[in-house]
Order: sequence, then C-alpha cells, then structure tokens
Amino acid sequence: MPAKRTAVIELDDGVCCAPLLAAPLAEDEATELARVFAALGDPVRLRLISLVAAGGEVCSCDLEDPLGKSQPTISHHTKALVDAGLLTGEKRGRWMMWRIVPERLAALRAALA
Amino acid sequence: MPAKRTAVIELDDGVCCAPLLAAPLAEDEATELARVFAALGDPVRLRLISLVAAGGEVCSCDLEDPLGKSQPTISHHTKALVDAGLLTGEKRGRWMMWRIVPERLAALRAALA
DNA sequence: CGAATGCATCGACGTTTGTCAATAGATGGA
DNA sequence: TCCATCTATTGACAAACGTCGATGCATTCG
Repeated sequence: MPAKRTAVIELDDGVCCAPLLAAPLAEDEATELARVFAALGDPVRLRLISLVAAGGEVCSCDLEDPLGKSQPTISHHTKALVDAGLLTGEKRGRWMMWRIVPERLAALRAALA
Repeated sequence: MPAKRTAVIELDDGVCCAPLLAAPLAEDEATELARVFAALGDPVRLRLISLVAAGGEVCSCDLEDPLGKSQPTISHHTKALVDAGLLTGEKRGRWMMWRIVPERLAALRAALA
C-alpha cells in the first residue's frame, strides 16, 4: 500500500465549529466543540454511526443485534448523537429511521484543520 | 462570506484510524478511535490544544493562567492528550515543553471522511 | 550544600456517563 | 377493539471523569 495520496475536499465555511488550531478558542466555542467530540468518544456510538452510514437509512431495531446492546441503550445513544447534530431521525410507521448528517462531519473535519 | 472553497489535502494511509463511514467498524477499531475523540471531548483540553498550537511550543506553567485550572489539573490533561497521541512533551531544563502532533489530527480528519 | 521552581503522582470528592430492567406511549394489524 | 411491535422515558447502579490540596521528585540557582 503506497503511503501517500491526495484528494480534493470541500470546505464549508461557518457551518459549525471554530477551527482548533487557528487561534486560542474561547470558552464557549470550546464547550460547543467538545460536546460534539464527546458524542464521538464512545465505541458503541462510533459503530452505530458506521452502521447507519453503511445502510444509508437504518431503524433502531436493526441496531440492537449488531451492537449487542439493549433497546434503551440504543435509544440513549441515538439521542446523544442527535443532540450533537450528527444524526437525524424520521419516524416512519412504527419504525424510527436514522441517517447521518454529513455536513456535520465535514464541519468537524474543518475544525480539525 | 462565500460559502465554498476547495483544498488539496494529504491522506496518510494507515497512520491511525479506520475510516468511520466506509464500512462498519470492528469493536477494537471503534475503541481505539473513541479514545482519541474522547480526549477531545473536554473544553479545557480543546483550549489547551489551541493554546499550544498558537504558541508552537508552550510549557505547562504558561497554561495554568489562561486555562484557569490548577497545576495538577493541567498535568492531568496534558497526560490525557499525550496518551491519545495528540500532544508531545519534551523536558527542557525544568520546563516541560509541549507541541501538538499534526499528523494525528490529520489522521482524525481522514477517519471522519 | 540548601532553597526555590516546575512538574508528576496520590488521595479524595462530587459529577457525569453507560448500562439495563421496568414501564409507558404510539402505531399498525387481526 | 384488542393485541403485538417499536421506541422513548424513568429509575437505579457501578464505573469513569474532572477537579483540587498535599506531597514527592528533579532541576536550577545562590
């Protein structure tokens, strides 16, 4: 595996978060950004995100088995990700369909630059 | 503010973390990645990073006042960031000089793509 | 050498977090 | 209407976390 490639990315200015390395963060900027990172700081939530991303649209019931967690725990994690702006839910019939919010992830990438 | 620009970035393959959206994360991949995000999930550590980035090289003693935290707390946070691979320390005289690890941040950006 | 300085470690504390069983609410099917 | 299914909420509990005072360890300067 050759170690280096290049890619062209899109930088969406002002979507979410103050850039981490440009200048000292104010306290409220840091608090806001930390809330998003904290939402990603759990292995179950990371795997949940990757499952939703792989499926495009996934309901809660299809997450319990792959994640090996109880139904209330799944609900707890989806709520945490929604609060962080990383996940969106739409109720369809009796199922809750989840999708990721790619703009939010792009904003995070921008904040790390 | 024109909303879109483009940039060319370097993708360092295999530096750190499995990509979040490409395929379902394995449990240990998720655990490793979550440890890094969790290290960023605290406002004090985010401001610490931005201060070190702004100064290029900063000693612990110059972090206490801007962060408004006690010396043991600063030490606790620098240790957490070093464990996550985001910070490097070098002892110079009686001062501990901190620098950020930009490759690690780049790897995190790549993991979010 | 002794005093002073910068940092790490330890112990303790209150708070937050991840987890599940139990329960309640909502929706669709028989 | 009644029952089955899917999700959210509540309450409880153990573990992890952020914080600080006290202490110990190096290192530098008189």
